[in-house]
Amino acid sequence: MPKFLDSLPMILSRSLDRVMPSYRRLFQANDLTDQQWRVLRALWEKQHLTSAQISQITLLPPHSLVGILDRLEKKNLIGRLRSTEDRRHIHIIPTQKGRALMEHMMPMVERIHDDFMQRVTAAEWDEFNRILNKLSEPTKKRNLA
Amino acid sequence: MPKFLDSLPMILSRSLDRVMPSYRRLFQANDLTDQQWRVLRALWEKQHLTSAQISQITLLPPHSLVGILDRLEKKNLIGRLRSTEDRRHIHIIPTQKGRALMEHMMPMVERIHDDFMQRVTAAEWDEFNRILNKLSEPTKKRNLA
DNA sequence: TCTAATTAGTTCATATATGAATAATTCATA
DNA sequence: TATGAATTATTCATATATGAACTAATTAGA
Repeated sequence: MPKFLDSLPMILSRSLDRVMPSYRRLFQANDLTDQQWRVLRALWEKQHLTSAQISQITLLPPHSLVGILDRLEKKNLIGRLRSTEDRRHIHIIPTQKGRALMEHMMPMVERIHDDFMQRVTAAEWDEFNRILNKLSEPTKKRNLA
Repeated sequence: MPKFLDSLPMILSRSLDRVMPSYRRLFQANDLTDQQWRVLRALWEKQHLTSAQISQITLLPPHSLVGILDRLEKKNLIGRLRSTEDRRHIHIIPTQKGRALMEHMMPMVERIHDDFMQRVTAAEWDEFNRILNKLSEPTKKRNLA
C-alpha cells in the first residue's frame, strides 16, 4: 500500500516547493512571477519566438500564456509582432528594457542553479535524470485503461 | 552555461506534466480536481484532520485550502466541525458520501501508482529519492544571499 | 475552386496559487 | 490579570491553470 506522501506526484510537488523559493526571491526582487521569468528566459537563447514555441519551451499552457504576455507587454518587457508570412503567427520579441532585465538577472539565476548542482555529483545528476525520465517519459500504450 | 530546459525547476515541472494526466483522467471521471482528491486522500489514513494538518500533508497553501474545502463541502464530501477544546481549530471530516468515493477511487489510484513504480527497480526508486532529496532538501544556511 | 479540416492565438468560466492582511482565539509573561 | 505575541482560519487582490469554445488564417482534398 503506497503511502500518499511517497507517491510520485507528491514527491515531485514537494521538491518543487522546496526549490522554487530560492528562485522566487530573485524574481520578486525584480517584480516578476515565476512564469513571467520563464518567458523571458526562453527568449534568452532565441531573440524571437511565437507564442506556440514559447508555450512548448516553458511548459506554460497557451491560454495562460496570453495573460502572461499581456502583463509582460504592459510592463514594456516584450512586444508582439504579427508575422507577414503566416498571419496566424505572432512573434514575441523582448524590448530593450526586457533584454536589460534578462542580462541583469541571468548571472544570478545561473548562480542559484549552480548552488543546487553543487549538492550532487555529476554522476548523481545523470543518474537522477535517467531514472526520472524512466518514471515519467511519455508512452504510447501505458496508462490508457 | 546551464540550459533552461535542464534546470531543476523545469525538469521537475515537465515530469509532473507528464505524470499527472494518468491520474487526472480518474479524478475528472469522478468530478474532482487534483487538489480536491489530495484532501480526500489525506483523510484516508486519519478520519479527521484540521485545516493546518491537511495543508501540511497535501502541500496545499492554507488560503487555497479554504476554497477547496468550501467546494468539497458543497459537494457533501466533507464536513467542518469546530473544535470545542481549541475553538481556533476546525476539524475536517469526510461524510458517508466522501468515504464511499474514497473507497471507490483508492484501488484505481493505487493501480496507477503501481504502473509508474513498475517502470523502475526498487533500487532505482531508492536512488532516485536519495538524490532528489539531496537536491531539494531544505537547509538553514543555503541560498540566503 | 470551393469546402472541410487544421492551426495559432485568444476568450470565457471556474479552480487554484501567491502575498498581504484580518478576525477570533489562545498563549506567554510581566 | 491584563496585554502583547502567536496561532488558526479566513478574506482580498492579482496571477496562473484547466477545459471548453471561438475567431481568423491557412492548408488539404474533392
